[in-house]
Amino acid sequence: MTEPRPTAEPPRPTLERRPLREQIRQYVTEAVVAGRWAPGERIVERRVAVELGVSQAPVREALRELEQLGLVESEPNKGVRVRSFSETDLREIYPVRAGLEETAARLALPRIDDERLAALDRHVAALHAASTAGDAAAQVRHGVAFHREIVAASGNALLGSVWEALGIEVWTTLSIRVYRMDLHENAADHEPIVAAFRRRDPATGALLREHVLGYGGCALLP
Amino acid sequence: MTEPRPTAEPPRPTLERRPLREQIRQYVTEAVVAGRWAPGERIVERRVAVELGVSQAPVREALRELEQLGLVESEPNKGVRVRSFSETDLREIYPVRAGLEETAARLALPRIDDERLAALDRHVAALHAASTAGDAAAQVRHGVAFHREIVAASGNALLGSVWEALGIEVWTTLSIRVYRMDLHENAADHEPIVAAFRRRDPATGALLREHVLGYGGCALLP
DNA sequence: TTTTGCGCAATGATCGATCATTGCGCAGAA
DNA sequence: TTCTGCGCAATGATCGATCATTGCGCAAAA
Repeated sequence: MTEPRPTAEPPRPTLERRPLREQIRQYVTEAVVAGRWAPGERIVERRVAVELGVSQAPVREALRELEQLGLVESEPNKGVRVRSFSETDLREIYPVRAGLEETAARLALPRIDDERLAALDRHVAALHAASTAGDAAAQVRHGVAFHREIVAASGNALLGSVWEALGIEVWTTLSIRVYRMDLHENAADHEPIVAAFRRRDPATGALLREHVLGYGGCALLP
Repeated sequence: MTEPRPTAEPPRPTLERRPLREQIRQYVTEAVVAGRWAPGERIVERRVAVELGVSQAPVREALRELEQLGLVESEPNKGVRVRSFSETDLREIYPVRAGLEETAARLALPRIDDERLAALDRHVAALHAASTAGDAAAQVRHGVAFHREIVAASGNALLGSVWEALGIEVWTTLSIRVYRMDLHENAADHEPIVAAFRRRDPATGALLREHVLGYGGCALLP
């Protein structure tokens, strides 16, 4: 929500100046999402600390952030464990996303400009390309970018941070792996939304809501 | 979102077993909301730690939680400071709330039961009483409880946690203090919503959305 | 056999100390 | 005078150690 344009990173020489905590968070996330750490499994702070050659403190902070994300759960004095994701858990996210994005669309509708619309077009094109290439990860990435663009277009920073806090990418990836959820990111579904924005259709919000709800509705295979 | 009924706390002997971090968070929150710590003011971890006779670690954790809440902001290696709340910041919350609660109403509509409806009635009554008594704090509290009840009725735990993460009570209190925002919690505004739920009106969601947006629209006094 | 405590090991919570970065003032160069 | 860079003080980030709680096994009592 901070960068004015989602064009490209400023090409600074990447001096690896991220806080430890962030790297640890990424490490744990990867382990959980990839399924290397099973649901229900204890995550012992010190063990992870030793594994990574750091101390307990940053691991703790990383785990707390992941708890906010819902990827792990913890009880006081009893530690953190990998959440076991029920199908219900994975489904619950879609109505919330849908509501947030409907709000985003409503706010964006009167203020979206050509530049932003062009960005949406680019995301759709990238999605199409990834789909043709059969690159599932890229499809997820560009699909999320499309929706993120709309949220950014709302101009409401709080909405942006709440939406980001949902951790869409993580959950989508997880859904695909755990429940073999269908890959629902296809370019064609997104085009009507851009068109609706272009013509300033008051129903754009509802359209986007249904679009997102569709992700949750038909995508789980038993 | 956890307790099955919002009736009363189980009367255990309160052995003060809350984590330090939580108490610290409450302390800092109170200081910021009451305005004892001015916007933009640095919050030095060690200073707070000394003030409270604890060490730096739990203060740090508490501050991170407050950062999530948006009450303070931080930059890496530069520490935490009290956020300066612009009127825009305070307004941004309402569309987000409105969208979330509209979603909650939609989800709750087919599954809300008499018990829950009765609870809503009780909240409205309590709001009325507080209003009559001129107890502003109680009005805020019961008003929030009303909306929380609806969110809980949605049965979507994620929605509940996202809504809670907005920290409505804190922001409402802050708005009133900083911008002398009107106290908008009056019982009459809430009754039509309960009635809409009772008759299972499909427009309940939209009604609730407009109700919440009304909070943000007319409430700021220059 | 079942129940009730005790005691230990594991580990989360907290602490005090150290490392590393940032901001700033001042001396010297331009 | 204005600009540069050094050095120090403040403080966030991280560490290693200690305190306190939890879970569990085992032995003694019922």
